[in-house]
Amino acid sequence: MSQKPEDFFKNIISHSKEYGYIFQSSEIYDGLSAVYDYGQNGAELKKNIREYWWRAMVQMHENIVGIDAAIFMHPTTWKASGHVDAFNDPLIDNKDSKKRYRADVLIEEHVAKIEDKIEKEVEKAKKRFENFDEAMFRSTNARVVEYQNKINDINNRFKNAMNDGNLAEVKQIIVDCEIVDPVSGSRNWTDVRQFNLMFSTAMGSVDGEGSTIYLRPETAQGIFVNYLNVQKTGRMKIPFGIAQTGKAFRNEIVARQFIFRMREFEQMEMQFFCKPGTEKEWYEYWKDARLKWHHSLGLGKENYKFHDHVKLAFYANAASDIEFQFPFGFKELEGIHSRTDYDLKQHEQFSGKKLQYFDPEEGASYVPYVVETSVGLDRLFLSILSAAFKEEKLQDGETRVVLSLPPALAPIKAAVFPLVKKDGLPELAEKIINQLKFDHIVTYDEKDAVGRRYRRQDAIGTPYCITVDHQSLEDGTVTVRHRDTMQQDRIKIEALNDFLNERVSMKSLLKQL
RNA sequence: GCGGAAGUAGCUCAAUUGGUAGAGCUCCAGCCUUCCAAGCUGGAGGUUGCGGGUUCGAGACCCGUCUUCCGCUCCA
Repeated sequence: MSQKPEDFFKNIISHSKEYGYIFQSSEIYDGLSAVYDYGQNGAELKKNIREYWWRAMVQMHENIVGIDAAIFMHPTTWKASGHVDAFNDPLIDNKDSKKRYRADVLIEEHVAKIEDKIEKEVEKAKKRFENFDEAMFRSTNARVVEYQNKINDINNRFKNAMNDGNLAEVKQIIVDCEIVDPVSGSRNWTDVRQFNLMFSTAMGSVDGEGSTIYLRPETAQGIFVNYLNVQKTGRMKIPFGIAQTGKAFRNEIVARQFIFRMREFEQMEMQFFCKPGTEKEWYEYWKDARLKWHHSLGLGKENYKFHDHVKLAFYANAASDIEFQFPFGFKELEGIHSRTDYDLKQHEQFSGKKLQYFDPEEGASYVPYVVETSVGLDRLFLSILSAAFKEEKLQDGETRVVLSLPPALAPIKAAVFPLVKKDGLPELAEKIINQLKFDHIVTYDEKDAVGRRYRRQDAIGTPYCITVDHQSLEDGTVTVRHRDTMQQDRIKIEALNDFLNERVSMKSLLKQL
């Protein structure tokens, strides 16, 4: 990576488009911001990544099962999870400083300032009088009462404005309070706008009250609401896990950096239910297991690191991210969170259903604690693509662009070429295709010089190219050319399936875990 | 969302001060047959992102809009 990181990233983006990995959504209509489509090769790579994750989690763990919960969920789900209230912020910009603020925070800070003034009055009075009756002072002192009235007035107005969804009134409060931007010191504000994290739509053919449905902003809640169904029907014993992959939707304020932050994205999550008090052990176990999984891809251990959260979300008692060195720096790839019993307790409360587990060893019931692993499939895709993308300078001065994808994840496992388009070589190549296609996705190419065809496959990331030449007709062998080394082996045609199976299967990856 | 920059063929880019939209590569058909891309012949492909405006005339100037990039801002 001798060039500037931005250029490197740009090259990856244009390479992705040129070779059928990623297209911008609705491109012929000028595109849709922060939404991307996966092309013929991207869909394969993505599917393979998903499959490797699924096998590592579900197939390799007897106590983990997978589900596929719907994207639509009962609206109360999102009240219980906290998404409805916690991600509904009124935002305002200062036109001079270009800074954005949460309008409610600005007003709260203003109120806090007035409260400080009251406290100062109280402190002063305390020093002045011997037998100081603080409660009396607060309720009678003219200045304090005036301040307090102001606070009550502001709070009432704000409460009403938010309840009515009256954003103009929220702005008016900021104007009336003469709140200034702490950076620019100006009162030059934009209108207040509502920020909603969740996309909403209407269920049923008739619009109206109560029919608002959200597109899920995370897959986790589909697991939590099904936890008891799975536990009972699968006769699962704690500790056990439920895995799920699927689309999630978030209205990000700023969605950028290609597929790193999209409005529609795919998560791969596993919620691990364990006995209260054991959650830290499992948290450490999963941190370790997940890092190992990433390392097994062979993209360089130095590209991964943990970032432990210091400031924890209200529901968590431990949290860490696995970060990857993207072309634009170390960024979050996967989160491992110890979520306590927060989610299940919330759903108990909102649904009125008991979500407890009877532990025969304890002889008692409890709400399990949860350790979550949550990885972004699209981010994982980008991490693999950016680590695999290489612009090589060869010894003879030529350059080549190669995607050194892990063979098990590569969209196309092998390409078959006739060295020349005559003498029966194409026919033999077709026969080989027909022999291999039952095991793997393979492709055929007879156009242009063979070296050129090798380069084309390098750019797609195909790990093996099989070339049929005149010797093949005589002794039934072909050359197999390796993508990364460009070395060739001569192999019997009958041995090709075994050769490929051994090298492109996920088994070798799974064995490293 | 704010500020800055950009948008011309699938890709990379041209097009004097406003005066007929071009090239290379790619792609397709054919020729050639050579194990590490760019031989030969022919061909396809553009309402210059979109919509208005100024002008005799706009790829170029003005306004709006969409998208992308960079920097802010936000992110359980």
